[in-house]
Amino acid sequence: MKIGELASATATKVETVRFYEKIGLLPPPARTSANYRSYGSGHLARLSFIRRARDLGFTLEAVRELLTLADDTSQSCDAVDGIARVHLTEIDSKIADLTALRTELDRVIGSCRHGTVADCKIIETLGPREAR
Amino acid sequence: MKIGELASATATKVETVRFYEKIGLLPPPARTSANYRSYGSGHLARLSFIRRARDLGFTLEAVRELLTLADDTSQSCDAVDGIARVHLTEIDSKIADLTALRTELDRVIGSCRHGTVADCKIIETLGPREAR
DNA sequence: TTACACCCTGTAGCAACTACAGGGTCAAGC
DNA sequence: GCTTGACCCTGTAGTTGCTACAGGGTGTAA
Repeated sequence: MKIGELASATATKVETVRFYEKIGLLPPPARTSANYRSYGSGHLARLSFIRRARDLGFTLEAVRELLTLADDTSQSCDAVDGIARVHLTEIDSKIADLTALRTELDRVIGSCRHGTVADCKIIETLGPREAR
Repeated sequence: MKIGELASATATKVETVRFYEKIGLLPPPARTSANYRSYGSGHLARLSFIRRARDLGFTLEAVRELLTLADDTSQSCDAVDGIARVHLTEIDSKIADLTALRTELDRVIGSCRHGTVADCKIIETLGPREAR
């Protein structure tokens, strides 16, 4: 299978596939006589794994670790579980941060009286603390 | 006031202050005879504004727009309000995305039976769709 | 044969900083 | 008066995770 086929089978851009190869996430495939990359089902499985992990928000470094762990099937699953749990707490704190930020932004917007910028409460809120 | 003082007064790194100057967000200050940057209260106010807007998650491009709007005090406040509202909806969709992702990751983690990687449901979940 | 879709390599760009490298300046202490 | 150390300067390269060229080669169908 050519790179374009692999890419569309995994909803990935061709450039991204080559990028994953360059950084060592995807092993270099065989080449045709025309120097085209030629992928097998192993590549498809591995790229699917990468994409799915990325969709779940894992960083490329985490994906790299997960792949290493996945390759050693006799190992305990706990390391995998650990990476996922760390990631979960990161997501939780991002959600908390965004939620707090949303509340404050909402408050700022709520102060808008639609006058001129001179009286704009939004601009004022953004100004230095001592000006309030 | 020297760059280090301005930086610590606004909880910004010195490099970031110079970066804001380079991209035109912060006007170039006067220089001392030793070529040190010398800031006034106007710079402090402007940098405070930038930091606060950044803390609220506005992009530098949005900050640039807000600053332009803030400089023309006779203008209507509605443009400012508009930028803030667009940003709010972006935050809302980020929160929604992260929440959905959290749910799924939690489900994936919940499937862990702490056996070997060979039986790891997390790894399995990350694999290609047809393997499930 | 010529048009077109696809493939190749290599490099530069995006956000928003951050981190050097390799210098200069200034105040305090000996 | 000299050294030490904290600060300042410029300029460039690195970070993450791609994306977008530029400038070529290949394969196939009309």
